[in-house]
Amino acid sequence: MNNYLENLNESQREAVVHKDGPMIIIAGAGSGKTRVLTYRIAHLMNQGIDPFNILSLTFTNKAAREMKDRIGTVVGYSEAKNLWMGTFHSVFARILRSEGHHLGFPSNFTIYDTQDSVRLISSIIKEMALDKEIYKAKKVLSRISSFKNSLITVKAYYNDPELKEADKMARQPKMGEIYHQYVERCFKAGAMDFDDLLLRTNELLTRFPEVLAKYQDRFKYILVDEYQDTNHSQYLIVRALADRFQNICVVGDDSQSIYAFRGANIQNILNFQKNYDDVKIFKLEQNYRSSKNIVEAANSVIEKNKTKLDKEVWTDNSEGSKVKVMRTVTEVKEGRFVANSIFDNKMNLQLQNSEFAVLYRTNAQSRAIEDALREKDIDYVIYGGLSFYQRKEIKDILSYLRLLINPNDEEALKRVINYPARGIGATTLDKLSVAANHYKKSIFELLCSLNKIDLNLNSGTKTKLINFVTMIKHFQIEAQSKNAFDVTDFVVKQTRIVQEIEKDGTPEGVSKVENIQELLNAIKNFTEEQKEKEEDDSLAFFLEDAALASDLDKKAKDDSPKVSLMTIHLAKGLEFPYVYIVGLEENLFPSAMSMNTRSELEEERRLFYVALTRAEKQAYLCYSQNRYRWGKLVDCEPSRFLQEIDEKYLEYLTVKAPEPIQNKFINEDIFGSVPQNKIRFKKPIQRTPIKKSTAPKIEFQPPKNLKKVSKTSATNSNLFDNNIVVGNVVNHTKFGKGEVISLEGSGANQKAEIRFASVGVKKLLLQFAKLSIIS
DNA sequence: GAGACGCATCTTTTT
DNA sequence: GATGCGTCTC
Repeated sequence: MNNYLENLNESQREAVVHKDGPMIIIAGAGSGKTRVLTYRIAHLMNQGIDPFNILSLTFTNKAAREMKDRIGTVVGYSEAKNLWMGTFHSVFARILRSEGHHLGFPSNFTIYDTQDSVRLISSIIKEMALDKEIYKAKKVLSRISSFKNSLITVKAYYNDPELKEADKMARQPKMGEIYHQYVERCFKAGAMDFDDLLLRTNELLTRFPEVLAKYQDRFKYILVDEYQDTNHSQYLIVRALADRFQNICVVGDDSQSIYAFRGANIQNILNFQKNYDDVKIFKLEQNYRSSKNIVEAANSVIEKNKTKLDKEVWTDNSEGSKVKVMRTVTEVKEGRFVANSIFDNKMNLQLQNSEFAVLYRTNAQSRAIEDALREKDIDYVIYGGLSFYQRKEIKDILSYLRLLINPNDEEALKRVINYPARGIGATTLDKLSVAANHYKKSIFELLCSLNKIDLNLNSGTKTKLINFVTMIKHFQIEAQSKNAFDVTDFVVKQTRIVQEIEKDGTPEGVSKVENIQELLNAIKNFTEEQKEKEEDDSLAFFLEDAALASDLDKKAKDDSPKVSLMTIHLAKGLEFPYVYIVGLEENLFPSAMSMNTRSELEEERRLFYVALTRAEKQAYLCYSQNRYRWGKLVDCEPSRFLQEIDEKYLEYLTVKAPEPIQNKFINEDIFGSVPQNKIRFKKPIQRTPIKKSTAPKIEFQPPKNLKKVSKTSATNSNLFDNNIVVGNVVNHTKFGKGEVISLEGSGANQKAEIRFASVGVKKLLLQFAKLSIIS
């Protein structure tokens, strides 16, 4: 048990035994990072460090649980139990429960999920009588989220003329006011959104030095996993907590940074060495996971990125077979290829379903795969998508539970005050909202004093409201003597939600009732497990767990092995012997939304790197020539990432794609000297569907068809032939008119700096910018 | 105030 | 192709 150091290679061992001071472990894909982290923590404990003084931040709760278990096998479970381990969100939610009162938050605060936040913002926009077409709730939320992740409070926003100007330019001058309202309403409801859990922690640590000191003293050793995906807010928390002892160990891989869209800042890992004096650097470069072919194929792709730390991933593993590339005509056939291939591999190699994973860029792609797997009777499990706790029937019940824990939770109240229907409609709710704002009370508080305040309600409505309040209060009383499961069971029965759903007798209704049953089972499991571990089994704690549970945390209903289906984002940190990456097409992967800047494209490339490095024995890359998107059939081109992999690691299962052949044809016979890379990704973003009959794809296209092709890309084909010069006035489909102020690069990489009247100066990659030259 | 129906938007990724 | 929102009628 204590010979764990022998299971490590030299660089791993060094990283495990190095004790004090700031250190960074740069861990290539499959290099045994989790093992190092686990042993490092176990080693600290063996050296006499109290687990209570160790804080370990992971990317998912599942990772934390697994690591805790593994540490338990080395140092004993009763010791490992005392480690502070979890995601940033769950660890600091817990700390905020006990310290939140400093900030005016109750310990039973609600955690708003994205849906709650969007609904609240929608109602604020409505109340402020703003145009919801200009102020789209989701966009507003993501802007507010980025403020919070950068620690821009409402006050800071108002003090920053540049931010205000930017929003004015974007025709959203009321952004600050919405932000202000949103923060205030969350506060009044005793609620924090995901970003608040970090922002408020920062506030707590900054405004209350005695609290900071307490946690600095407690967390003598801090470890942060997946450091490349931390945002600024998280960075500041870690920096503050580690300031006293400076025993900070961060682990990550810049090549696997894939969460910029939610504020992750790759600079955190790139700059770590500058943040502390005397940083020890450890590099884990030997890959134990994948075959040589896979490791080297992945390396050949990630090489194309400019922004990265110096490291070289290599492996001693056998060469393995080449990465297989498959082209199909439709997504249905893509799905069938995957299903058949899994089936064949299972039969020929005697494998289990659990040894396969299908990875995709967007959740919407899962359907075609599911259909094909079902056809073949292959068991599968989907992770992500609409998670269990976001389903309407589940959220409705959780809202009752939330409300009895925290009656000020407005979003929960609005959800259930009239569900199941009890005659309290929009008009009444509006009156209540207005009055609540006026009296600076929550709706529930108002309802409790209905007899004292005249709200101009008729007596029937008043009775209904009083009945509702009585019911919730009844639930609260029950909750005092019952455990989480019994309370929920009681609430479900009393509200008659199941009967309500069964009323219309649809098959969807049946599955909803099953989901509710599953929720009850989950709560039962939770209470029993918590009891076993002698941990908090209250309803409040279950709700927190539910709010912060990631989809990977879900438990399989039965333990029969299943093929895993998930987005690449969710697959980070996982590994499978056989991996199918599907939908490798331009505009899908890389996503059409991420093609405007080099950094976006580099993130897509890292995503592809993550996908490829999940595979141990065999990777399959699939793409289709047609695909339904937005319910319409769209023509697709193979992803550039396919061409970025060094050919020698690939094996084509079909005749190679028509596009490169077509390009070659153009090169040699029409444009003579034009280098190939210039015309490779010629087509503009293809949003309009091509009628099936107009563009049959043939391996060799006669010259007359070429005209047709160039017609479809007429808007920017001229730019591609280098017609654009500095000084041109151009028109962009989104930004409008602008003037070209500089050009750089050539061919596929040619970029132009353009000053737009609407949005100012932008740098655009010409091959993707939807531009036309005006003069 | 309830329920039915039609329309628009959506999809890039998630704690 | 689905979901959610708004509008219409009862």
